[in-house]
Amino acid sequence: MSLSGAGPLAAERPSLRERKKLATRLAIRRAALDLFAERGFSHVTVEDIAAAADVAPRTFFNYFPSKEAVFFGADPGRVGQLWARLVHDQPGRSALDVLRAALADQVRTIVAELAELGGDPMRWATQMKAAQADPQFRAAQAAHGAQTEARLAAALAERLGSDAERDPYPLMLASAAMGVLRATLSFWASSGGTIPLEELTDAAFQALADGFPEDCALRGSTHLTDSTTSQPAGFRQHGKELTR
Amino acid sequence: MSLSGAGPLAAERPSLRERKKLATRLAIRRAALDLFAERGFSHVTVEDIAAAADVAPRTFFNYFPSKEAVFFGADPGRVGQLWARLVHDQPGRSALDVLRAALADQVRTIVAELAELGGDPMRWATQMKAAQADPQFRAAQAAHGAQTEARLAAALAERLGSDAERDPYPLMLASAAMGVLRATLSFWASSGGTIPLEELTDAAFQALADGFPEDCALRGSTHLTDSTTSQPAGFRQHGKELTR
DNA sequence: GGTCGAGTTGCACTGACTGCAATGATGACC
DNA sequence: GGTCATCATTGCAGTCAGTGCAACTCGACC
Repeated sequence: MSLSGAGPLAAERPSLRERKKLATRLAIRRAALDLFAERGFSHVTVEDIAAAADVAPRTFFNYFPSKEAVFFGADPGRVGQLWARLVHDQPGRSALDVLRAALADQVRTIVAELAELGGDPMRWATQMKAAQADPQFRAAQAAHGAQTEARLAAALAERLGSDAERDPYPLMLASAAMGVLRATLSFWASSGGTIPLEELTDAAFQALADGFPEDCALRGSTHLTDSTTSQPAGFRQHGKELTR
Repeated sequence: MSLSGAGPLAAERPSLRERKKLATRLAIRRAALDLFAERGFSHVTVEDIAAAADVAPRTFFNYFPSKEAVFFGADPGRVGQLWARLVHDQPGRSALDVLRAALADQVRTIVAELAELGGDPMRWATQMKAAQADPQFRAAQAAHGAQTEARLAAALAERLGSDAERDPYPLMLASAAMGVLRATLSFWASSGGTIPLEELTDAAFQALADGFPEDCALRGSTHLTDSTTSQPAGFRQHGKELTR
């Protein structure tokens, strides 16, 4: 462990303690996701995760406040980033437009993160498909979504310069958008990841912006589901080239 | 309690066992809601509820699968009813229209039910306001919403004659609608019930149908919040006459 | 090398929830 | 009215999530 001339970059590098913390956090998360993939969310106990990550069960809760959090609460900093973006980005455009763009980016980030964490895309796809069937998991997902929702609403209210107590619009918009987003991910997951996520997300938000006409892009989705790639499509844009 | 000649309607009347079960169920629910109103959702244990309802803790779980269920799972039969309605009502109209009407009715029913269960409207209003602040409660609410969402989606798929595996539209619509509905109730609750629920619901679904334009009825909501009635407005339509 | 403090762990506890087996009330049949 | 099957209630023992507390360990810093 003893290491290395400090050099000019020493200040940049986090202390050993910090690095260890990061490592532990990652180990727990990795172990947890592996186990979830193997057995399904509700058939994994915190004790199992702790054991797999070589920490005490008690330590688990030093890093994540709940079993669900280890799945959803990847990076606490990202929320603030999203918030700032929703408030200040593209001052000219409508709240819905900005929300749409920001959430689409979020989706990309999340998928990319999972991809680099787990290695095998196909595995994630099948795992998520299984996860969607688990009521416990769905509940946790919904709960997490609700939390995000509130934050989005606050950000939108700020952007629009309206009082969240008096103006229901920000909350409505945030809720509807999160609903659509959740549905998108859910559908994508239960398809086993065989649908291009980008297109699906885009079509979904377009439908939202258009008031869900029955002839929207989502409907004639044969072109979405027809593409019979063996490679999970949501991951395509993240692999460096991927053809394979 | 002993009452009344059986008469020709005796066959209609459920057996003693059934009646007792119903009574127990109601007692538990009533006790639970009372306690929730008093102390807040997360400061009430199942044991407390059982004690207040004069049953064994174990019995509680014979009636409700979870602490949350006692709040949300009022009547299991209503779901089927909603389902049928979504599939078959108004064959000409769009899915969104039917969903809108059906959910608006649901809201009315729920509020009416609470009103007749609890007695004092104002109390419910303040309780709900408090409940919205409780993260545990929000989570439970979200989870319950997600379950309903899936059912709505299935019903809509049936109505539209599309396969829920291939067509994301029903799920998207259901999720968005539930999101909007949840936001509506949330906003109404956190206003302490001082806003006309009917109007708010209507404006919300109108916004959904219009793609959330920034100048929709929700925005100029001064007329919604301005009404300074001392009577919680959401309950107005249920009082037998209540002016108007 | 020694001290300080952050991070880890064990322990004991609460609270939700489940399966099982005993008990008690209800309803049906004679 | 008596008997028996049925079904709800209950207690008990156990699992698992999550928390507070008090030792302990080990990296940071002088």
